[in-house]
Amino acid sequence: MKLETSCIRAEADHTQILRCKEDLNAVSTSIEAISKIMALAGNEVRFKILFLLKRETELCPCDFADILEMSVPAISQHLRKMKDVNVITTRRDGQTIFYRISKKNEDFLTAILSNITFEKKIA
Amino acid sequence: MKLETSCIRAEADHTQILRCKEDLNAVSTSIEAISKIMALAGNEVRFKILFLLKRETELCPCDFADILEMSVPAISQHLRKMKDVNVITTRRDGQTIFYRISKKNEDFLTAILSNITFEKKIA
DNA sequence: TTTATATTTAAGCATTTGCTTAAATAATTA
DNA sequence: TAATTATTTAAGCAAATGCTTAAATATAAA
Repeated sequence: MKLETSCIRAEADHTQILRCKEDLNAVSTSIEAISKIMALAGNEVRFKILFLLKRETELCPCDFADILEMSVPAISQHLRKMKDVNVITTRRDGQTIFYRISKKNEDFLTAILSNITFEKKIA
Repeated sequence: MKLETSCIRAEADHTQILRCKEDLNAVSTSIEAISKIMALAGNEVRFKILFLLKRETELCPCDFADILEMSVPAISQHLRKMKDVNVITTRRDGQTIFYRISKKNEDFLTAILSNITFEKKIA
């Protein structure tokens, strides 16, 4: 079994390359899942939604629209993406649908959100 | 000063909406910075690169190309994006350029990468 | 100084993303 | 029941993303 290589440098460590490939293989499912959550949180609007949900526990689409000054459909589509992968869950109360962070991802998201720092007020 | 509202429901808590807007305002710089890093890590290829850098300390573009079985230019462009915002740094050794996770973001990325779990080997 | 190697850069292009507007659902109220 | 309100869905479109190929840079070796 020959190893396909891109560079021919003498220092290339073929053992290391193979080990890395094996390592990646052993975590592929986990990497895929986490990077999917990261991609969702990597959008600033969605990150703000998660930040707000963490602070307020639950909010509805039109709350987000008011707070973020965006259209309701735009918000709804962001919420849908996060709901589709169970990052957030819903609860209906009459016509209002409340969103909250799902238990499943709470710890992971809390760890990330805890890196948010408040700015000092200037004058 | 009148508050622009999307929904007219009686339960809408205008105090909460205003507080949320103020809260967001107080963390806007931080949110912007973190969600930018998240967006970078949200790409599966880049997330794998970060995972590999964490394990191997430093690697060069052609290592990544071999490990991830991708073209060198494709890898190079991913590395550039992360270098542009100082998520990773470089060191030259002859013709080879070694990349590593920057000190500045090491803790944050380690926290995220620590959520990666290894899969059980089946049979 | 020519040649080879490692990397980056740039142009081109298909795919994805995130909004807008308009229409469809669903629950409440008159 | 009809009208109102909250939300979702869908179509359309501009902008961003991530690859490919080809060319440009930079260092090292012949």
